[in-house]
Amino acid sequence: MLIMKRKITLKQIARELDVSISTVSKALRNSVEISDDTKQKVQAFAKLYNYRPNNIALSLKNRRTNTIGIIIPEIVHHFFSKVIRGVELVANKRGYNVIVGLSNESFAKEVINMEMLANGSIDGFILSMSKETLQQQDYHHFNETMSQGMPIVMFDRVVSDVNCDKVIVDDFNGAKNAVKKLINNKCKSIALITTKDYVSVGKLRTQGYLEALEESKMIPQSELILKIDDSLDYEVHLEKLEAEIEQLFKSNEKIDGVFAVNELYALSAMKVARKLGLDIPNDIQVIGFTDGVLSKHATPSLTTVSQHAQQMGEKAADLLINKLESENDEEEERFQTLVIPTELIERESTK
Amino acid sequence: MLIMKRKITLKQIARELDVSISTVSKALRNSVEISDDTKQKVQAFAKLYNYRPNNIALSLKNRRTNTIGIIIPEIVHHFFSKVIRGVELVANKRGYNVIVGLSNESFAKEVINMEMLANGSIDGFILSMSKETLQQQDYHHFNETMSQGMPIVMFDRVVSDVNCDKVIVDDFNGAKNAVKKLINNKCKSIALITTKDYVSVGKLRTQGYLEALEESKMIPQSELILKIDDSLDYEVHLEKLEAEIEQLFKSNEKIDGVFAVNELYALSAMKVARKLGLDIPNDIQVIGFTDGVLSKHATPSLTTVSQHAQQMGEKAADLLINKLESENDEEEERFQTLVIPTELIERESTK
DNA sequence: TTTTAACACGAAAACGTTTTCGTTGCTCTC
DNA sequence: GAGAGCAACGAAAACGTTTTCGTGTTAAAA
Repeated sequence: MLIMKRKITLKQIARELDVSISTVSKALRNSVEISDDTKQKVQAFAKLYNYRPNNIALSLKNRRTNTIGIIIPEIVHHFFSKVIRGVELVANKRGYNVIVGLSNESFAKEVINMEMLANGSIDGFILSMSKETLQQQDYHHFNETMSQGMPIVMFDRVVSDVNCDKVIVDDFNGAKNAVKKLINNKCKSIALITTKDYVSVGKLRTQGYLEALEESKMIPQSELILKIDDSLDYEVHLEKLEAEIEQLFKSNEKIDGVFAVNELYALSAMKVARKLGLDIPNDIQVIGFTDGVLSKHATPSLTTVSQHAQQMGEKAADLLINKLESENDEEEERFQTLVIPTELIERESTK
Repeated sequence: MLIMKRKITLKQIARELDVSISTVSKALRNSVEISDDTKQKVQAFAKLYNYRPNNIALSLKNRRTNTIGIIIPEIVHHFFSKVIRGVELVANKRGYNVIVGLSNESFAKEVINMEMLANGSIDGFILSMSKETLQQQDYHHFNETMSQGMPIVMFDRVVSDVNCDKVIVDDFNGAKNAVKKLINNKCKSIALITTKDYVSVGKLRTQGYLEALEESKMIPQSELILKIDDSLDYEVHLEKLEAEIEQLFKSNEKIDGVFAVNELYALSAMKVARKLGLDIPNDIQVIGFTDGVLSKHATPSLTTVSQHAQQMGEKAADLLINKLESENDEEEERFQTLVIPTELIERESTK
């Protein structure tokens, strides 16, 4: 059985060494006010008992916790977990901790989570909005939090109605370049598999698709655009997804290229294509979005648009911490939007 | 430009209403000591200014933060992120926050992270050890933390040298049942693709493999066992991995079954098999470990051993919080090990 | 009228720090 | 030998709570 020794405090050291608390505190911080003798004595004692200042007490005194809160819709997700990794990396490097809240795509949980953390637990937020929040367009919790002096950095799923720092992917150009790649590869009939429009990123990617077609004087055809209702969890409705795609392929046999706004749609498209006896990439070429583990390990491996999720997390964390540590108020008032360029990662699903 | 209204405190309410701080505090908690008049006045004012008690001050006073720390080797990982989800779920339900630290498989970072959090920031740990820690077998940071009265719950990667609560997967029986499944499916020559032995879970799964063979009077053959050195990041050494598997297959053409201790090994095995012209599952059947996104969406989809990661996280969180909130010291001293049963999820890679 | 009890509230300590501002003794200077 | 100056330390406030223990006022009981 181990001996229980509770964490030692300044007060206990002071009592033990028969000096005041102030003296101990100063001695440990190597203050010139304290004689070398006393310093040595105190520091030796502190080391012996492995003294560490209590973070909570420090937070209360300094009115800053050196902790940042990150709120995301889902953590079992390649993109979001990579963002967290980026945040944690620079947060740790700069002396901050990271506290995680999951909204699970629910507006109510997002609000609860933020209120729980905003009462002193953290110094600022990094967050990506839930789908429900995007649909309801209710942003009062963001504005209230900010009006109490707590900075917010939003990433990926952002909205222009909220005035704060943002880190976003260049969804429009990412999509556009992907589709242009298909066009350059001689695709004549390119399908789009996307989400309903309320998800901001889905909308932008759709626009990129359209723009690419237009620039190449190709006429967008509505029957080539499949809009999936992703309010239902597509992980469990795989068959439904595949059925819709199969329908798309069957009623448009000339399709020789597919751009999908996420990995799963792209993989499903490949699966359906194979089922219909189409060869990838010879009969049909496929490009997805998000460089996740699926794209890499699929057969054939999937050409995709990488979002540099980790870099997004890093930038967001730097933005937030810079704001937290900026002296001048001017800096604190100016909001910026960082756009992370995408990168087309070519693999086997395209020529 | 939004108006900045800093968070209001008891002191400010007291001053504004010309009563004492104690009165305000009691009024808000509906104490019988306070007259109905005063209560109403105070509560109305507090509501108007959206008063919320400061968490840090509460933590300092109560000497508990209602926050639990979770330290894992990696977050961009299906298993670990699912565990986090489980932890967050019950933590939130029971009024706790979750603060995440990443060791990145490094001993040093694990220690740093724990020391950073152990100084008052959290009430207890949930963690899975880094590979480096497992290799070095240096567990002093765990024991020191616990000797200071901070409980630890370990999951998945545990070690008997540390005496604490644990939540583990039944790796042995999971592996054994998987291999028995292959045997029942008429496999005569079953290969094992595993890791080096210092990773506890890899070792147990290997033992399960051996046990299953023995029970069926089959003789383990060392040339059918491939031990991968996963100290190098296999995500970037895919070709090396595949080359080793190809070598295994080529020098043992009779192999008609493969059990791999993780998803990636299993997928690589399938890829190599296809390359060699083998049909899955007719020529060769494959079973993996960990029910990740790869298993589900691979073609053919992979039969695999599910670890119920989210459930592990939930159990770990309940275990920890129960300990934190237990009154009697007896409960606090008894350590238990929860074994989560595995489940064989049958898909297309087996008959 | 005096004692008691109930009522409504305030003062202060405590949690563990840091920091400002004294307050002692000294030694040195003239 | 008186004042100045310095070295070394301590008291106390502050961060924002909760809670214990007074304390004063008023109404009821003796």
